[in-house]
Amino acid sequence: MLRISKLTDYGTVVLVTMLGNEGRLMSASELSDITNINFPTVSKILKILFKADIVYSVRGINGGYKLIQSAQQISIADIIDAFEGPIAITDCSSRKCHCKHESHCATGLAWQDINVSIRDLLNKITLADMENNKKQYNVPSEFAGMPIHVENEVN
Amino acid sequence: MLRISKLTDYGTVVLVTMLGNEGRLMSASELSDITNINFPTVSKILKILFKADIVYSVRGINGGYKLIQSAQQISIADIIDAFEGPIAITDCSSRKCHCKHESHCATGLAWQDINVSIRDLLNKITLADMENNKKQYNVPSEFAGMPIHVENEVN
DNA sequence: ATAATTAGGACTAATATAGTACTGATTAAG
DNA sequence: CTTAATCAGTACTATATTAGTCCTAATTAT
Repeated sequence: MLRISKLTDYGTVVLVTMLGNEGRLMSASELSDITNINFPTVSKILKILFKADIVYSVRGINGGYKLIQSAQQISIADIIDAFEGPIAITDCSSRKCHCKHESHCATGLAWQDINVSIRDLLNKITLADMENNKKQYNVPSEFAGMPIHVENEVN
Repeated sequence: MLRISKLTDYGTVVLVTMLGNEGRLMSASELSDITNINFPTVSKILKILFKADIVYSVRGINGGYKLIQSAQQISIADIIDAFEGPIAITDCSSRKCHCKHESHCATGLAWQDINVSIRDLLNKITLADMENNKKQYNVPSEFAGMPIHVENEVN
């Protein structure tokens, strides 16, 4: 279904939460409490974001994570890259493809163009855009702290 | 990696091949020979395209498949729909989502917007565009009939 | 020293995808 | 009216991917 993984989805939730607490160092357990994504998963997400240079970390007691400054303008494409590797909708649409029969692929080059278009689109959308979108819809506060994107009953 | 499945990829290869033989009824085995995608898989692909009303079929000896007229302008979004269901990059970005906590998703609505944008993009690209792209790159004829998109050595 | 925290990696379980196989229906041709 | 080629539909198996968990080591404030 042309979908991103749950981890990426959760990742944006965590990042938007951090953006909403700009400047504060937040621990994995605090972020787990706020988002109701279970702790080990939040922890895994933050490690991935750390390796991708989207957040930095402070160890030890009172440690935690914080967005690095530039990450506040980070694009959705960057986030997807962090969780799922470079966006490439088919094997042959990645720039690094060395498929033996690349020159003969009936559709591979077309997919590459499509891939570039989608990437351009996702590059233009920032984390801040996501946060604005959220606020725009006036989330009822009584739902704060409930599971996110978890209990989808359809498909 | 925001990717489509191999079946969808193969599906476009099969469809572009049929478009290149416009008007002819082509059997699954013939299409398998031309594309070098193995027979059971081509057969599966054609059944899916049949159910999606993209091709029609004639049974019996000398039977086969053919694009239905309107399918020549079919969009990439339609093809992805046929193979992978409606495009929805997260569970909550599908219109039919009944997630209990939808109203509270921090990012769900933003994803919906992104989803719509990607869908608009894919709706504008037709099978004919894919075929044109292919011709533009002047595929060497000595590669005709070799495996497609199969032997990717990276990733 | 201790307790809370992140870093990294390994492992298991669950899910999705790809590929295969089988049975039945249809049709042209001998 | 029998045969062989073909599509229709479904079920199954194998593989790959993803999600989730857990453990050990390193770091740091108190």
